[in-house]
Amino acid sequence: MGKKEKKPEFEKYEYSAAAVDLVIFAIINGELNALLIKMKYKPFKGELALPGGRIRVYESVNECAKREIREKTGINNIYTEQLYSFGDVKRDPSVRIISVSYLALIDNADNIKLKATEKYEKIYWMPINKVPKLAYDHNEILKYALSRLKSKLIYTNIVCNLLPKKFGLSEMQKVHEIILNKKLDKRNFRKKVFSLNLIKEAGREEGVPHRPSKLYSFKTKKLMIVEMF
Amino acid sequence: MGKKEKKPEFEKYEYSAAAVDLVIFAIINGELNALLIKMKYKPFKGELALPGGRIRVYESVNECAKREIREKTGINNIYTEQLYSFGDVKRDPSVRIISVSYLALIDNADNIKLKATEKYEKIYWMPINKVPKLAYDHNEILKYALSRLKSKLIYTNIVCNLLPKKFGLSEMQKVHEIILNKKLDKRNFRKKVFSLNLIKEAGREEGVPHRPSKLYSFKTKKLMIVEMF
DNA sequence: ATACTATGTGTATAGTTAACACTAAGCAAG
DNA sequence: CTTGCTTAGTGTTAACTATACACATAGTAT
Repeated sequence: MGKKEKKPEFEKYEYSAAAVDLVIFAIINGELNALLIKMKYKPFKGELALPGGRIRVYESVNECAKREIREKTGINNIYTEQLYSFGDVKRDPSVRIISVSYLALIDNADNIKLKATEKYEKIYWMPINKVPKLAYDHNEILKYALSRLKSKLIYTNIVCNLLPKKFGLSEMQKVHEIILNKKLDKRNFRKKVFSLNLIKEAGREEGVPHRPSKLYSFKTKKLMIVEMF
Repeated sequence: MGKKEKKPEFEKYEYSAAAVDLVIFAIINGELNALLIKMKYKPFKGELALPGGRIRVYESVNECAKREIREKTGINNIYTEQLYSFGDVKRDPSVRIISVSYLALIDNADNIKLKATEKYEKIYWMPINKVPKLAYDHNEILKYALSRLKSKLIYTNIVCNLLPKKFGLSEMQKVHEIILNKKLDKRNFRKKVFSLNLIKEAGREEGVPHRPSKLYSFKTKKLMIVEMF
């Protein structure tokens, strides 16, 4: 990390004036949550913000996003998608930084140990409709991420990245309802999902005090353009 | 611009290690054209590339895109939209540069005087299906811009930025056909356009050797989400 | 007056979306 | 073992949207 592995002719770019900021979403207790950190130092000490960090000279922007996710969550291979680059001059009051924002999705937040890195005081999940004013322009980034997630939910199979390997159809429908923030018709939902031919049967639910649901899994998690709704 | 208005404590970021690259489209002679420059110096001397340039510390990323457009075309207020940030470590072989790419649309390419800045040998329009191998990762950026344009043509009123103030419906349909690269049905096209209620009548065509078309203009050029096709 | 060229217009069919209510399976409690 | 509780699972109809398709019209040029 940022030691001094090598400093070629562009030494002054050791840390380029660019960073990534991450909007990491997960469904927890029937709510959409975002991962937030509490800042320890300097201009926004004590305030909440999105996790993120400077881009290093020897890593691509995408690699940086993945490294940051790995450092905070220990996870290596989750869905990651670049969103937008925020570049106002004074978005960071101390230094001119351009931030490339990323959306990431986690399907099993319960099994993840969050690690506050040295720079942060704390790191935790927060339901998105309880998120307060954040540092920098991070509320704007979060809003952008949410709108991207909503639209991709409608025209792609991205929901597969928010569901466990095996899931019931009601569970899947609930994820849609949580994110789109509206009720969907059960029969129409099922008809649509089946017609898309994206999932296959994967056993039955067990140990629930009611009729157990059939379980399904996605044939592939590759992102595909499909009209969901 | 770019003189030396002020250099605060972050002087070493005078030029941050980020740049913008522009994909500027216009319809010319019934074809979709992109604006390209011929490089004069250094690593890609003589090759074609997208116009662009470094982001300065005292301008936002969006402002930089607009400044670059103004410098090349003299135009101030055209449709501009950020696309994606390209951040591979070696995308520029000489220095680590992160490029924020932009899409821009021009509706009257004929009235524009292109200005090669000092850094470029030449600047000119080229039909997009005649574009050769470009410098850097610029073919990838161009491809990305084209796919963005295509999808926005389908679900927004973005076409208004490629048409003159007054236009006939056949003219509008032709723009769609050029970009989507397929024939559309004339009657269905007109029905759809009228049902969206985006345009108003604006006189009649004159001096053509056939039945003159009614002219229309957009009620607003503000980007709107509308299912076009 | 005739030929030429691009404009402008309506209908019928297929496909898609949206609305809607009851039965089934398993567990728990009496 | 019967009853109650909870969530799963299932079809049909009506409204709307998308598609396919052909001929008359208005102006210019010869």
